[in-house]
Amino acid sequence: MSPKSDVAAANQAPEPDIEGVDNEAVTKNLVFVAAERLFALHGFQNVSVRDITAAAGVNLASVNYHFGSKDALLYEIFRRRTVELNRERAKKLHEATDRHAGSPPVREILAALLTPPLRWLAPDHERRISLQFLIRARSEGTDEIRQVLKTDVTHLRRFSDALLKARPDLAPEEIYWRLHFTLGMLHNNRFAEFDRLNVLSEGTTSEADVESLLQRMLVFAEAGFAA
Amino acid sequence: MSPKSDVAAANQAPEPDIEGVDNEAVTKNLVFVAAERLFALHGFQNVSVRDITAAAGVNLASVNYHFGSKDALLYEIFRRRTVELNRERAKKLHEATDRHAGSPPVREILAALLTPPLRWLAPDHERRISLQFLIRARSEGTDEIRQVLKTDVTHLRRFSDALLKARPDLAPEEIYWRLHFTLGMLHNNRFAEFDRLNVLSEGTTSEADVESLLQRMLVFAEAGFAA
DNA sequence: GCCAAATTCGAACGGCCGTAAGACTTCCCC
DNA sequence: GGGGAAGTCTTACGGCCGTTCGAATTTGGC
Repeated sequence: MSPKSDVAAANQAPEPDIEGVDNEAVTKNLVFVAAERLFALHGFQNVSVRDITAAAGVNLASVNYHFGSKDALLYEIFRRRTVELNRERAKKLHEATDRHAGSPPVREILAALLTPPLRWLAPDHERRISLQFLIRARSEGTDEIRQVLKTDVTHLRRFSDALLKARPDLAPEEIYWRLHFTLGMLHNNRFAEFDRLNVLSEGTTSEADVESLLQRMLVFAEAGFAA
Repeated sequence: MSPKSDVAAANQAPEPDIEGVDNEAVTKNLVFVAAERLFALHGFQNVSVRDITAAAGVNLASVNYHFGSKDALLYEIFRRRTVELNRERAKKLHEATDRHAGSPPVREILAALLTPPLRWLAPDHERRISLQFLIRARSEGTDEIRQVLKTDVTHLRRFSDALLKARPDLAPEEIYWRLHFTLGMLHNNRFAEFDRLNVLSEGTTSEADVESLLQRMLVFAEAGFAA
C-alpha cells in the first residue's frame, strides 16, 4: 500500500506529487483537486465521497485507497494549503524584517500577514478556491483540524512577536486582541459575505479588485493598531 | 395540526410560547432550547434529530410534529434570535440618534451594533449560547438562511445610513467595506477562536471580561473608521 | 514476455439519517 | 362524561453515507 498512514507527520520525504496545480492526471491528484473545490463551495459535510469521485472522474474507492478516509483527505488538503500559505507569509515577513533592520513597522507586518491570502483571492488566481477552502475548513473542519488551529500557534507567534517589537508601548494582551481582530476581518471574506456587500451597496461594490481591498484592509487595520 | 407551515412570514400573531428562556416545560420549547444548544456547540450537520430529542427528553417525532422538519427548526431558531438581536441593536441606535439630534458619531453607531451581541457573550448571560448559534448559522446554515443573510440587508442599512451621515466625507463604498470589516471582527468571536488566543498569550488572555473586549473592539473599529 | 506489485473497479455491507404512518393517550370544551 | 382535537409514542421505511473486499487490470523491473 503506497499512501502513508501518518498524515500528521509534516516533516518527511519530498512530497512527490501534486504541489503544482495538476501535474499529470494521476488519480490521487484528481481527487485532491476535485475535493478541494467541492469542499470550498459546499462545505465538508455537504459533499460526499461519491460527489468527489464523480467530479474527479475516478472510482469510488479512490479516496479510501489514496488517502485512507474522507477525514484524512480533508486534513491533507488543509495541511498542504496551510503550509503553502504560511510559507508565503513568512517569506514576506522575513523580507520586511531585512528591509527594516530587524523590526519592521506595523504596516509591513500586517502586509506580510494579509497580502498572500488576499492575492490568492483574485478572481483569476490559481489558489482562489484554496483560500475559500481554508476559510471554510477553519470553522467547519473536523475535530483534528480544530485541534491543530487551537494549539499550533507557532506561525502566528512570528507575527505577534514582530508586532510586540513594533509597538513596545502596547500591552501584549492588547496586541493579541488586535491581531485577533485583524484575522477576523480576513476570515470574513467568504463568497457569501461578498454577496451581501454587493446588495448593500446596490451593486457598486465588488470584490473583483483585490488590490484595493487589500489596501482598504491595511488602512483599517493599521489605524486600529495605531489607536 | 398546530404548527404553522409558513415559517418565512415574520409578521404574524403574538408568538405564544418560548420568548422567555423556558416558560413551562412544553415539548416545543424543550426541543427549541436543546436544538439551539447542540447546533451552537457542534454544528447543524453534526447534530441529528435523535440527538436533539434525546437531549430534550422528548419523543423522536416531536421535531417533525412541532416544526415540520429539521431544516425548519434551524430556521425558526435563527429567525427568532436574529429578530431579538436586531431589536436590541435598533433600540440602541435609536437612542443614540435621539441623544445626538439625528446624527450620532461613529463611536455611538458602532456601539449600538456591537454592544448587544457582545453582552450576549458574557459567560453568565442567558443568550450566550444563542450568539454562538447565530455565528455558526451564518456560515453553516441551510441555503435558505444563507439566502436571507444575502438579500435581507434592511437591518444593516440602518447602520450604513447612519455611518454615511456621520462621515459624509467618506465614499459610500469605503463605508460599506469598513462596516464589513467590523462585522468580520465580531463574527470571529467563536469559542474555538478564543482558545487559540489563550494559547498564544500563554493563558493571560481570556474572553471572560466581555466589557473590556467590547471596549477594545470599539477602539479598534473606531480608529479604523477614522483613518 | 513474465511476474509481482500497484492501482482500479464493481459491488455490497452495515449504519445512521430524516421523515412518516398509525396506534395510543391526554386534554379541553360542550 | 362524552367526543373530538391536540399531542405523544412506537415502529419502520427508504435512502444516502463511508468504508471494505475480492477480483480485474495496469504498471514497471528483469
